[in-house]
Amino acid sequence: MRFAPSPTGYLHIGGARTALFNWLFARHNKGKFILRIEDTDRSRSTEEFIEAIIEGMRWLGLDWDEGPFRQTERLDIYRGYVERLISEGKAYYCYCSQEELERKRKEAMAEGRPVKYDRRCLSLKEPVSGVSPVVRFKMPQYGQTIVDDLIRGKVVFDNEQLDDLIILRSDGTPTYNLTVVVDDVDMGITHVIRGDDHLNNTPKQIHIYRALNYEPPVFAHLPMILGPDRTRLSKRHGATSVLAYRDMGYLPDAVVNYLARLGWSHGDQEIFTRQELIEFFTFDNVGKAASVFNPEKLLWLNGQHIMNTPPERLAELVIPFLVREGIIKDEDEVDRGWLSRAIVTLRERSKTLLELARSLRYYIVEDVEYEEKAKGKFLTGDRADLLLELRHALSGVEPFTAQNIEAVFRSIIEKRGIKLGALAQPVRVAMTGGTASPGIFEVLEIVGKDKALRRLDRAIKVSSGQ
RNA sequence: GGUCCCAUCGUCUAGUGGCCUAGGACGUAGCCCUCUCAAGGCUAAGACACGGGUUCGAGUCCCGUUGGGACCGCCA
Repeated sequence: MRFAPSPTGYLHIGGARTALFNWLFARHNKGKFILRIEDTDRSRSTEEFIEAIIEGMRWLGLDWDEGPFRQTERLDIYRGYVERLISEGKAYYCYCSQEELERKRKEAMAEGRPVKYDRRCLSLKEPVSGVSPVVRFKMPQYGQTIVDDLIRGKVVFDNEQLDDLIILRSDGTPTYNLTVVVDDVDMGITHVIRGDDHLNNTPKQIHIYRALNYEPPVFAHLPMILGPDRTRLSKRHGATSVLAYRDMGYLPDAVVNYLARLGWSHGDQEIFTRQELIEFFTFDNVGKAASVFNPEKLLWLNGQHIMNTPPERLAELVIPFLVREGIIKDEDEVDRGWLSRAIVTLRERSKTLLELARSLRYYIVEDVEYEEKAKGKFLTGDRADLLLELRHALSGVEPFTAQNIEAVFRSIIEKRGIKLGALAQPVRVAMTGGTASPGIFEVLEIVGKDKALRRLDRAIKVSSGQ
């Protein structure tokens, strides 16, 4: 198996899904997974995109066994094959100009005829001087070609439709349809798994395999992933690169899980570990219809994976976000054990690592910022006395644990005959600045006694209007 | 326009001729739990594109229609 992206863009959701299915199939069958960069389009391929694709693969955890190979390092190999095809009469030089070809193409489309090269250069005996030719592959013109696809079954094409495609450009570089065949042969690829936008190319490639005296591999064409408007997924539909999801605080396991479920299923199961995906993945359960990318479901799944991730691990993962958000200055500023305990309270309330980091702010910084609405509602003059009583009671609590803190709260509300909410909400504002947080007793414990008392003092001042 | 592919709730999907009064999940709404927010639990609304066949029986097989998509490059 191989994943063979062209570095003319970042690793986007669609490419990642193709890579994932190749990887899952390879791992499930204990086969080899090869990464190959198809960079023969020199005008559009860049080093930056190559790096980004590799980084994206690494982040997703799609490790490869061989490569990354680059086609631009193999140009001599392709040229050898082209020469062989020409000498065997299976390919020929073509001197037609691009302008003329373009004109004929438009004409054919306008008149509703199939677009096809007219083979005018096929019978040429002498080279045309002053023109550097391309090389065309001679396609059979009668009979049928059957693509036996793992997902679609047998797909039949009439050879009459097949166009003599260009395999070598006038600048001497090979084109995709040749390189893909040569490399897949050369690298011993047994299964070609790719997007179904390649299905129409497949019969042509099959003939190139045959011309080279090789047996074509097994094909599996995956359905496309569409945006919410049911057109092909693009930048307009959100993140362009999978790395954007990393930066938004998504877990690679969640993205992998989501992508796997786009077009594949295992009964009613929604949440999978990587191991489960490898174990369960087969093409029997891959669907044929295109699917729409649903960011809400990905977000939910990310939340589920966060809940299933050990707090110690989350602590490591969230630290870069804490730094990025300016909550801490460097990664050693915060105690990992304490951070893990803080994360336990926030784990089921965070759908992304970014959200988790932002919620951790009020545990870490010295002073919280009050939300205007929350302050107006809960830090009012009539609460000052209540908060003061709590402050004094709390100062004697030792150890400062949620359990002991709760006992203090219970005794105060019982004495005063008030509901817990009447006390908890103002304290919540004092501790977090807002009205939504984990349970107030745990919040106090995590904040710690000294800081909690300081925050209460400040809240009391604000309440009493000082 | 030509060729090819596809078609179950808004979305992802289960379904491989009788287990389907079409199941699950996201999202939406309501209720429960509750110190707030989540998480969790329960409930609700919500789909077999249409028309013909085949069959005792069709979401499932066949044909057509409609709709969507891909490709038709000296891009991959």
